[in-house]
Amino acid sequence: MAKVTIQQVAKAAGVSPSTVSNVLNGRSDRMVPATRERIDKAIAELGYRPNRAARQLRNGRTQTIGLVVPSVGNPFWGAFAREIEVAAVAAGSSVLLCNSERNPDRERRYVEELWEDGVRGIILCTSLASLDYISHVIDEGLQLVTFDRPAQPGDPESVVSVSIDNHVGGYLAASHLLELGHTQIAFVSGSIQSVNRAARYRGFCSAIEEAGLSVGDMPMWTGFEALPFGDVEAAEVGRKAAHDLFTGDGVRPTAVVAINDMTALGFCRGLRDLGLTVGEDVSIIGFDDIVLADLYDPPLTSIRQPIKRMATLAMEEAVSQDGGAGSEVGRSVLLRPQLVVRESTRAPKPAKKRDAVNTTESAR
Amino acid sequence: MAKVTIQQVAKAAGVSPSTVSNVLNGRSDRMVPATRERIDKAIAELGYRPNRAARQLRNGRTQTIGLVVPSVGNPFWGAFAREIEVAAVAAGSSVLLCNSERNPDRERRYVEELWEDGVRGIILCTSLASLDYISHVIDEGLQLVTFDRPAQPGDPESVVSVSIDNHVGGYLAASHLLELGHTQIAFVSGSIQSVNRAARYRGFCSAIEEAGLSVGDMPMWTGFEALPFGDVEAAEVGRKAAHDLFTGDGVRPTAVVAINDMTALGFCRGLRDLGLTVGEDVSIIGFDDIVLADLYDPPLTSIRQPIKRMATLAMEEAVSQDGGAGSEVGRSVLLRPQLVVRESTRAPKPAKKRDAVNTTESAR
DNA sequence: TTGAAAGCGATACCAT
DNA sequence: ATGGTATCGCTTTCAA
Repeated sequence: MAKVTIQQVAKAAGVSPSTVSNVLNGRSDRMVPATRERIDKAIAELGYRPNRAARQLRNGRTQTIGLVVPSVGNPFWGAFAREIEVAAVAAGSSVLLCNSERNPDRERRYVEELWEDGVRGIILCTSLASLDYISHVIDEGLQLVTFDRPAQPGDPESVVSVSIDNHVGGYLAASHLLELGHTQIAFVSGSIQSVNRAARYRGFCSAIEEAGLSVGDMPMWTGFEALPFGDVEAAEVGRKAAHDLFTGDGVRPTAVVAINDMTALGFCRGLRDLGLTVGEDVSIIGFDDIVLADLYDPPLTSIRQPIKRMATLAMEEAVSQDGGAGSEVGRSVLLRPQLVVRESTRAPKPAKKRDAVNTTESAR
Repeated sequence: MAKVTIQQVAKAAGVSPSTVSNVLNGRSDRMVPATRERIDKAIAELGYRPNRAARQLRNGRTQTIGLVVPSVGNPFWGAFAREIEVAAVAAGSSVLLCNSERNPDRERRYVEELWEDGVRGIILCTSLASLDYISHVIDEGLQLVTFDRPAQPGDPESVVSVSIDNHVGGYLAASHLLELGHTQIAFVSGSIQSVNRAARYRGFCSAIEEAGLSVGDMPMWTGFEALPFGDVEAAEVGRKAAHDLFTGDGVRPTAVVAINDMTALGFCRGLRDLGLTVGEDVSIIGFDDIVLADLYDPPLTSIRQPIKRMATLAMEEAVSQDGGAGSEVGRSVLLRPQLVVRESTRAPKPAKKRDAVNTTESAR
């Protein structure tokens, strides 16, 4: 099974390489059917597959797309990466995997390298508000799709974004807790520098204030503000937050909105260290609805992102040639997140009755 | 920043492209230092980066390596993929991501396509005992590294494998439970068709029999034997196993060894559905020691795989040119797994005292 | 020690 | 409607 070239196919079909190339690239409209058939037959018989490197050298670009995520080690990004790859296969392309660890410098280097290596489109999961640091590459023609970062004013025209409406997500989360009767609700995040996180926080605030409460009264925890941190540490962030909030002097929240499920799970772990019971003593809601949310004990209430849908959309845009111009969805797709209620969120318990309640629980 | 070619570098340095190419490929030994310096300077000043496509077209191969995992959506594979990518960056290569979903046919297609697209080495995480289905590609020169699948008799010479010693792992898991005093230990797996899973099971059996017990007496659950299934469903497998084992007629185990952490977590979830308490009523130990194991409630005892180490080794072999011949480790690297004891495993409780024990628990 | 030139495989322009 | 051919950027004999 030595490699077959277009020349051999041409010879076998009794035509020139140019003609074979034409059918390969879908330019067989005004072609004598017989010729086309001979070529198709030759291709099939010889098991011909065009050489990617040669194509790329000639055309300048590949079918490969780049995927830059904070870290596939984080279950959410892992799940997303998987869906992206599935979508890629369907679209006939391959996926080059890159972990930025949320380091802007690495992000930039990845994007530049991918571009120089001939990648057509890149799906970038970034926390950065401005795309200036890679605008030169975008200007040169890179098809950039940002995920989990809605289009921002000032973004280059050609950039497309796919994301959930994080404001709605934050709002849903807070509202759910409010409806359960909580009035001391903490917002926990490692940092809210990123566009999406800030949006979640704003949505959270909207709900709080709409309920007639003051955000200023809520215990908030956004440690490590200054530190850049990867996504695997998300759980650590949550754990630390739990310790800080429940051993410090401030008001103790009866419920918390965590910036994502890993942080929420870490928070649960922290609560446990302190002898507190999730759901029982403190309600928790996360974001993403990773597989583990449903597996956890108690199962975690979360704001679900429609990952598969988002991956499909992102892929479509990444392989599109027209800078999203022909897309039905427009430059910025904002999908609606969904509240998934499980057992980590309940009505706040009447004070001073923990033991009694606990007994009831055990007997369940 | 238009693209710079080797020609321009040559002109700038006042030499021929051949000479530049020579320094690029480390053949500057017997070169007049001055020439070398001029070239280095030109490269730096022009910001020259060799064109991958051209190189590949000429050489036939890329720096890219292929990574074929069951599914990066599974936290274990996600974590592994991340470490692989980190190692790849260090080695100057890129990673093409492929999800096989444990489908042999997809595996084969991926490997063939990667090879045809010029990939040099592939890190393949397969459950298949025989490599026959891709031996033609290996014969053509593919540098194959199998992960989580030790070398098998009959494997082509050039194949290298990196894996933990699963037999030891299974043995450690069972021994731990035995030492705690358990005598009814179930082995739970979706299928033990794969090489590594079978090894874990055999290790498990060794420990059981060494303890003077009979494996035949142990409740075993290996449902879905016939069904091919991906790795995301692992949790479902565990959950179903819990239901089957604790609602069926057979003996109820007091402890279980799950084939991996996801299955273990699913099992925990299933136990919870039935009103049973992990650690308390049933001890559970998993494999892999994913991040979530420590986060879970109760934290899951597990057999840890030294992922980072393994990724580094796998990468080294994947980019090596000599079919592992020059490697210090040899064809098959078998690392030692490590038992990480947490709270999901305890001594079996004396029968008929669940309520009392529970109360104690709540007060902790 | 360095250079000239052929060629890897596919494409697209320009002919016919 | 099809074919000839230069070209993409790099590497590697072979000569000098």
